Amino acid sequence: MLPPAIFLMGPTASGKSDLALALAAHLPCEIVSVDSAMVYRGMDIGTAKPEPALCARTPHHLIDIRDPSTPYSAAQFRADALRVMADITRAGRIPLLVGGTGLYFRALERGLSALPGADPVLRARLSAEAGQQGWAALHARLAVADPVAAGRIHPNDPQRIQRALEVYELSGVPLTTLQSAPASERLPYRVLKLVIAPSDRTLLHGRIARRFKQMLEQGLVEEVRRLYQRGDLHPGLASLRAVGYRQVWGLLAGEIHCDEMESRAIIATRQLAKRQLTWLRAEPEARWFDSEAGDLLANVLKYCSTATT
RNA sequence: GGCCAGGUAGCUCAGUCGGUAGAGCAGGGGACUGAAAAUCCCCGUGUCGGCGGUUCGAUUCCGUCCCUGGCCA
Repeated sequence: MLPPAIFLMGPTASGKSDLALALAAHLPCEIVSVDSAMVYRGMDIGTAKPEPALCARTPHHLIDIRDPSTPYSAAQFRADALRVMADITRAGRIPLLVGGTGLYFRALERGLSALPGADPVLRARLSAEAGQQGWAALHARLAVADPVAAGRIHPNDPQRIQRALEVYELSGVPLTTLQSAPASERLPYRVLKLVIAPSDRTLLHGRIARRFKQMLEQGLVEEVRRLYQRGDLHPGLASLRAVGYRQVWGLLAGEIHCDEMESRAIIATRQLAKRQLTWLRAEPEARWFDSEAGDLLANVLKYCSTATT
């Protein structure tokens, strides 16, 4: 029988972290972060990382494992998560995967195809070519190398055009071919999937606005300024494209004013939450809980105990 | 109180030489395989400020009233 694991999924500002800590106080769990921004060191306030004191009490994994200059990936996450989950299971505890990065959850659960990794030099070359010829030309090139991928990828989607060409150039095989082979092993765990979200989107919007103002009070601008002043970081990095960081960076670079930074960051966070909800709705076999309900913890605990035994 | 400029989508505005209107942003839905807090795709009916008048037909022209901003008293 496969060992258990719990997925706690939800949009940003839905209260996942608090609920995870509460669950960990009642169940023999260790928390594994499923969050593409919390992996970066020095990005604490804007990613709403749990307080260090809380992390000390309840082990948290896959937080602060990268410098913001270094990219992370879904494949790296899957490898890291599997390793950490195995350790937790071996210690007789249950991995509690908590986060809002839909791709990471999916990659973890369903596996990924065997594809070549990212190649920064090749990506730079493709970007330069796109600058010269336009992405339409690269999309046309993809249509020759991998017509199926070109049909699936919109001509306006530079990131995916680049990736498909990258895979083809590195492997000599079309992305479509590699993806049609069986993916890596499915997750060797019995997964209990919990989704928490407010029943009313406007409640979430209110929480998002309030939370961003709190982040500013807690010193978000100073936090980003420390990154800005390092001198080796730039806004094209995955880390600094994160919601909030991107907008504060624009403020520090003198591109926008404070009011505009604030409103744009809040808007970007709402849009992130919307995309996260799209992932969550597509998630099969997930049990949904209203994040606004007063007896949320009790409901979730009850569900966990009946489902685990 | 007088003069001027405005009042069109949730917001900012364009436009209709009279045939009931469309952009950006916001918002909603969706996609998603090593950047994913990323990158994209789709979705635009709204008493065109109110009421009258002219007209086959008015958001558009005319009158009047209301509201907002500016200047003058």
